[in-house]
Amino acid sequence: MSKSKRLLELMMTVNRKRKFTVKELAREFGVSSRTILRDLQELGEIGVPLYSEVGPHGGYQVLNERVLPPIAFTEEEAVALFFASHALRHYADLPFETESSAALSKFYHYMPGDVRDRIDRMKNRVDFIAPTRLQKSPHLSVLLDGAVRQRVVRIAYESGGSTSDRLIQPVGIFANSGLWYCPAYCFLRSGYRLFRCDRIHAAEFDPSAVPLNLGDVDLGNWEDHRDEPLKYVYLRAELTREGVQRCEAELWHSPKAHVREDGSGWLAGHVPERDIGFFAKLFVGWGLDVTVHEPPAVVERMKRQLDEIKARYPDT
Amino acid sequence: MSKSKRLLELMMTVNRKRKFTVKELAREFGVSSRTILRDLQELGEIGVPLYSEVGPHGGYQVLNERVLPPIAFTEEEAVALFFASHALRHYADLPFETESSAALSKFYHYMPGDVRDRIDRMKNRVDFIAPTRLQKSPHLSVLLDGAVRQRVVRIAYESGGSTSDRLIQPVGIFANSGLWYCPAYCFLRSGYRLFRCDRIHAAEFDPSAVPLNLGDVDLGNWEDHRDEPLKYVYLRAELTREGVQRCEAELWHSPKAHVREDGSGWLAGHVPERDIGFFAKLFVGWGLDVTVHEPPAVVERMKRQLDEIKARYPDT
DNA sequence: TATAATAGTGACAAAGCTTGTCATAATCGC
DNA sequence: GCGATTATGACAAGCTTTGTCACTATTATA
Repeated sequence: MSKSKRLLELMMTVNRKRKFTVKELAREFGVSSRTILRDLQELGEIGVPLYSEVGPHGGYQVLNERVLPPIAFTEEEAVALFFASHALRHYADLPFETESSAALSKFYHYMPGDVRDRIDRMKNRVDFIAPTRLQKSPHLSVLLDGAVRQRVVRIAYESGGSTSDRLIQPVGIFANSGLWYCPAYCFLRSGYRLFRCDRIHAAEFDPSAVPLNLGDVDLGNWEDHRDEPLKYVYLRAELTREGVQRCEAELWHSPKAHVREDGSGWLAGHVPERDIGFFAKLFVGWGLDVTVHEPPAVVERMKRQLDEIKARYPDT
Repeated sequence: MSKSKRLLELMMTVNRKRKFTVKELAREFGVSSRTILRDLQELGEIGVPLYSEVGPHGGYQVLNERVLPPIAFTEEEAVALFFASHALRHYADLPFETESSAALSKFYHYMPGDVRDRIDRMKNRVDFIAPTRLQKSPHLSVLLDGAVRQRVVRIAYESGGSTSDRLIQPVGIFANSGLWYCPAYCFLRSGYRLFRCDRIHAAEFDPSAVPLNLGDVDLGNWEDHRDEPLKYVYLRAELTREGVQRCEAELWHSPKAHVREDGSGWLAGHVPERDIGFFAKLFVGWGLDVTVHEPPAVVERMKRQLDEIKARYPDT
């Protein structure tokens, strides 16, 4: 094997193993230790952040700042990737320690000139917008870390005007229209709850608490684990075309809209009784784009709410 | 310079120039043409898609499927980039021809084992959600291309139930909560308008139309170019804490909310008179989280709308 | 049609680089 | 102290790389 190729493979190998000894690599590549030593020095000169320690249990390490091997991207892929990470700049907080802008500028900088030109021309013409929020969510990394390592986190959570201490075991975190949410098992309520991260004012691991075994609960299925002995009511509503689209945008789970040929549609399905307040408020906002048929409780609430709003604006 | 380093630099150089001759590179690197030929052959074996043509004006080319040079990403950066492109999967349509999943799997595949493990563990625990829409927006590439190259596009646009033919010159495209929008100069209305891409049922370049010179209008500033001789009215409203947050999410431009210490706030600013319908509908949806003081026209509309909704649900 | 520009191949020797071996040092944990 | 480990230097054998030259082939263009 030529030296050039050996260096490339060496690069990948040291990135794969994080820790290794010279002898080990020498055996693996079928060359002498001296050669590997020389190669490693060269890799270091090229930019791979190697670190070594002598003595037993010593050896080489690749530092946290690691170099990924050359990845072949087509131009299209590179552009797509660029704009994907470009979209991240709308987020005030991210669960990653790094600033994504670093990766972005690297990506941009190393691209051949004409791809860069293409990106420049597109930069102000494509965007993925997320509402920029003022709310800060500074505890994302703790929550994510807690979810990944299944730890119990003690949070100070603000709800209904007051702040309470809770122990939670996070399932994960997700961003939706600019806000971060954290579904978690709440030890206070003995059940899964959805927390808004901007209302979490403190978060830290609680080393004394014993985590539950919830390894297979994740963002994709946590809602199935809400073991709620809930009462459900049947919801039925007629939707205009606009109404159908609002369904898609604003109702993430719960009943999906049925669509007719002409774009209009209807909602039908069971919803938790405790959510009727939510639905009433929501449907009032949709105005004439929805007509609620069932349940009467939602209709009642809507009427009451309409009256309350009307009371705000007395006739002159 | 050692051969290994020369090969690396050669890789970057041929990616930068798209077209080049052997002689050219030989001069640049200070080696003989024969050496460059040998090097290029080796690059080809490694995987760089080179293509050559003999004769005058011939030379080497790197094919469209291009290999980007080795980029040094830190682990954190790689992870952030992964999740950024992971988020793209929520979009039914993208303006790029490529499937972003290709780039994603490459990225994933080439990462060292432990980073891959880390990603695996995080995969179901972090997400950037955008509402998945049923609406298809199949003409994104044409619109984007039209924006980049400043061409006039003929579209069939559906609005208010009917479909009309229009000539537009796109400014760009952007995605917001799952829907694609296209601000453009509309030749029919002689002014800038915002189009929803899922309502554009056909789009193609109009070669006969003469584009305007709008090169410096882009997504960042097109709203300033709406040269509307509009009447403005003064809007003033009180917001609860919830109301402030809805402002941030739903009012992208127009007056920004002012926030008090306790989280509540108020809206104050001039808004186009023709938007009072929009605001009335919006504020009705916000219910008790907003109290509109001015203008009377908005309040009037809200009242009327409340009555209309109430009429839907007659007292039994 | 001739010419110049271009890629591509083979051969060869000189120069240069790479490699293994050996010797030696230094550090560290046990 | 011993063994494992990195680290460095020297050196010669062997291998690789490089430049040169000679040649072929293709193609646009003058």
